[in-house]
This record gives sequence, structure tokens and C-alpha cells, in this order.
Amino acid sequence: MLTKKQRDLLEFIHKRVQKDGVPPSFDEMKEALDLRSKSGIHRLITALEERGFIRRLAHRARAIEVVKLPDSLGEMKTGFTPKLIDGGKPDGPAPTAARKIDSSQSQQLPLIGRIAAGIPMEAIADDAQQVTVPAQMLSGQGQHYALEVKGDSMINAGINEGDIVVIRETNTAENGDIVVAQIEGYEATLKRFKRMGDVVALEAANPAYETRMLPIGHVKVQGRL
Amino acid sequence: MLTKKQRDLLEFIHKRVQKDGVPPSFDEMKEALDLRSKSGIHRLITALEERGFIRRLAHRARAIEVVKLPDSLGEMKTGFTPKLIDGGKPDGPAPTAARKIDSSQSQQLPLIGRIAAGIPMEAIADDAQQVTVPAQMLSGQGQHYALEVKGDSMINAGINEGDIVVIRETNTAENGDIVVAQIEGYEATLKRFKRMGDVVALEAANPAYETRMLPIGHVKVQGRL
DNA sequence: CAAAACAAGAACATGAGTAGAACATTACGA
DNA sequence: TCGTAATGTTCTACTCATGTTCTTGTTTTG
Repeated sequence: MLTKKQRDLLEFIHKRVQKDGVPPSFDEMKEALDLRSKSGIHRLITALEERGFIRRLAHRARAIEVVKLPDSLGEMKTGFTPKLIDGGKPDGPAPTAARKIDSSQSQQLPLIGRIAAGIPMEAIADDAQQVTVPAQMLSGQGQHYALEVKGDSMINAGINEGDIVVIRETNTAENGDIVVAQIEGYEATLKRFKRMGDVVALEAANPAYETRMLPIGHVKVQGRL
Repeated sequence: MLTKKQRDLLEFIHKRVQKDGVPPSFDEMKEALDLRSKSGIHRLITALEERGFIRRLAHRARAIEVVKLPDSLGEMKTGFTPKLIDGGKPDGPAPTAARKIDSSQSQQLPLIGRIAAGIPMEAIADDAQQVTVPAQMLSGQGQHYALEVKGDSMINAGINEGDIVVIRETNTAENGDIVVAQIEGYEATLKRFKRMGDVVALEAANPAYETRMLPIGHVKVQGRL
């Protein structure tokens, strides 16, 4: 699926994100791949994006995100990723027009995936991946769902990249619980929950990651492990 | 299902991907099968794709992906077996046992997305992106959903890469309709639908793409534009 | 606000890789 | 034996991947 260069670059980006938490700039990638020009990187990035391995925001510095890795670089079956790119979306004939329509005449639809009009690539969400879970893992009450873990911040809690965790939907948590927390209304992350007065501490089970302290209003618990 | 040659080639590709992470080029395959020409490879590849064993991107170098293996090669499958982690009993060496649990005690959970345990990255599926759509685009009946278009095969129908199409769920279609079609049970693609007797023609609105003819049982209409 | 940093991408060159036509050969079943 | 499908081979045409240099905007920052 990927050429060697593309793979190298993807690997480099991934490692940088793992290590520094910040994706590299074009210049840094250029150095890493020993190129004399950034344009080559640009094209590789474009290719990777086209193949669905990364996502990015146009014109944003270092706004690259590794969505999936090739099989050879780690196990992560990517079911599908309900999320979309393009922070800017500057123009584009049809879309722009559509977005201008008065909201009172509009209604919300879930964007459930991506469809290939050219080469078929990703199944649509109706075929969402299912995982089979032993019944005793479920607490009997409440809605459960499964999530694949990305990243290694909970490594000391025995949760590694690629693992599947079973989450019970809830909006409360006890100190010490591992929760899915939504920060600032948009980031969802898996952390250990601790409340200290008016702030909430989200601590990772990996010394390489820092504990985040956030005012209580900014964190919303979405589920509990 | 497969001829010997096809099987050999598939096996070779699979091994290469396992080993290097990068699929082989036509030339390399030619060498592996001890042929003097790449055209033979081309035909084998085409046959494999037709039979659903591989997927590929047209005109992209090394853009081959093994989708499934014939039964005879099944043992080679790399067991991606994610550990299931139970919040209640967070310690380790149980997963093997857990997987052996009788299926009658199990239940299906939707895998609805991905959660970042390291750097917060992706919202979970509950926060799936919403697109706003003018009410007059909806037919008033039936379930609708939105899909982002990838690829350019429908370019002559005014549908370009990045556009969002609104689909009504249905399992029927008239000739000439643009439909989301699922082929062979796994590919979802956007094409113009035409039925001719017992075969269905899925034609792209772009001369660069060919029309696919498939027996009627292999195509399932999932929705209509 | 201006400078610095960074991303987008046009233009050009070259080698790598894919598509497919045309024709010969072989194996196998009706 | 004839016909068909799978294979081999050769050749040609075309597209893609990559490297390079430069130019044009955008974003971030001092």
C-alpha cells in the first residue's frame, strides 16, 4: 500500500509524535529523510493523506496526525474513523453553497464515514466493526461500548496500544477510576480520574506523560472502564 | 477459486508485506514468479482483485493490499488479537482465558471509534461530526446520512473529491440513479446504477474509470443519492 | 506590524512502475 | 479434436514517485 519513502516518513512522524508529542515540521521531515527540498515532503504527505494514514489541517503548522499505521509498524486495525479533516475549507463551489443555507431549514445528519467514489476503500459505518466481549466483563447495567486504545500513556496500568477497552457510559467517576474524559468539549482521552476540590487531575499511567489539571467545568466524564 | 499461479503470487505478496511492510512492485513479482514479463503479473493481479483477495489503487505504485487469504494459506494469518481489558480486574495474564469463554455468554458491542490514551487526539464516535444540510435536500422519508466523497470517479456528475453527499438509505434503485453500492459484501462505492438483465453495471462518471459489471447477487444497494 | 517560520504548490527532470494490446503456447474438458 | 481459459512473451504508452529549485501565501511571534 505504501512505498518505502512514504513508509519511512510515516514512521518518522509517528515516532516524533510519540517522543515529543508534537509532529515535526516540513523542514524537520526534510532533514530526517535527507532531502534538500520540502516539496518532496509535501507530496509524500499528500500521498499519505490520500491513503488515509494521516490527517491534517491545511495551512496549520505541524498539524499532522497519524491516523493509522501500516500493519508492519504496529497492530492497529483501523475500523474507520468518524472524523473529518479540513479545518479551513476555504472554498469549493458546492460545499460552500450548502453551508450557507439558513439553519432553520436545516437539520443535522451524522457524518458516518467516507465513501470512495473512485476506488472503493472504506466500508461505511453500518458495517462498523464489532468486538465480542465476555459477558462477565459487563456490569449488567448501563450502556457499554468498546474502544481501541491509541498511544501508550496508560502503559503502567496494563493498557497498551491496540488494546480494546470496554467502557461503561456514565458521567460520574470516583477518584482513581480510569475514565474516558472529554476535555474542553472536544478532546476525548483515557486517563485516571482524580478530583481535588475544584480541579480535576487527569493522570496518565506513564511517567513520560504529564498529569493535566483542569477546572472542573472543562472536563466531562463520558464513561468509566 | 484460485489457480496455482494466482495463489503463488498472492502468497508472495503477503509474505513481502509481512516482511518488509511494503508491497512488491510488478518487477519484483515478476522475478519472484520467474517470469520474463510484467504483463503476466498484471493479469494475475487483476484476477486477484476481481476475486476480492487484494485491493489496490489504480496507477499508484505498490498500492496493493491483501484483503483475505485463501483457506489453504489461512494458517499464515497474523493473529492480531487485541487483549481485552476489564476495568474490574486490571491485571494481566487472563486474556487468553477470557477469549476462550463460551460464546453464549458473550455479546456484541459496537466498536465505535478510537480513543487516545496518550495525546488526546480524536473525539469518540458519539461526537461524530455533524454536517448541516438544507431540509429540501431530504426526501422527507427514510433514513438519511452524509458521506464525504473520496476519489474523482464521479467528477462528470458534478461530484468531486471532498464533497459531501446526502444519501437516503434504501435497497432499491432505478437505472441511472447514483447509488452507494456494496460489492462482494465489503466494498462500498459510489456509482451510477444500471441493471441489465442479470448483471448490474456500476459506471463511474469519469472516463478514466471503467464500468464494472457484476452479477446481481454480488451487488447490494445501500442507499441512493 | 514586520520579520521569521512554515506550508502550498508550480515547473522541470528522470527513473520506477502500471496498463494493456497483440500474439503464441499449453492444459483440459466438452 | 475443437474451444476456452490460463499463461508466457514482447512492446508500447502512460502515470507515478521522487528530487530539485523557486515563488507565493499564511501563520506565528517578537
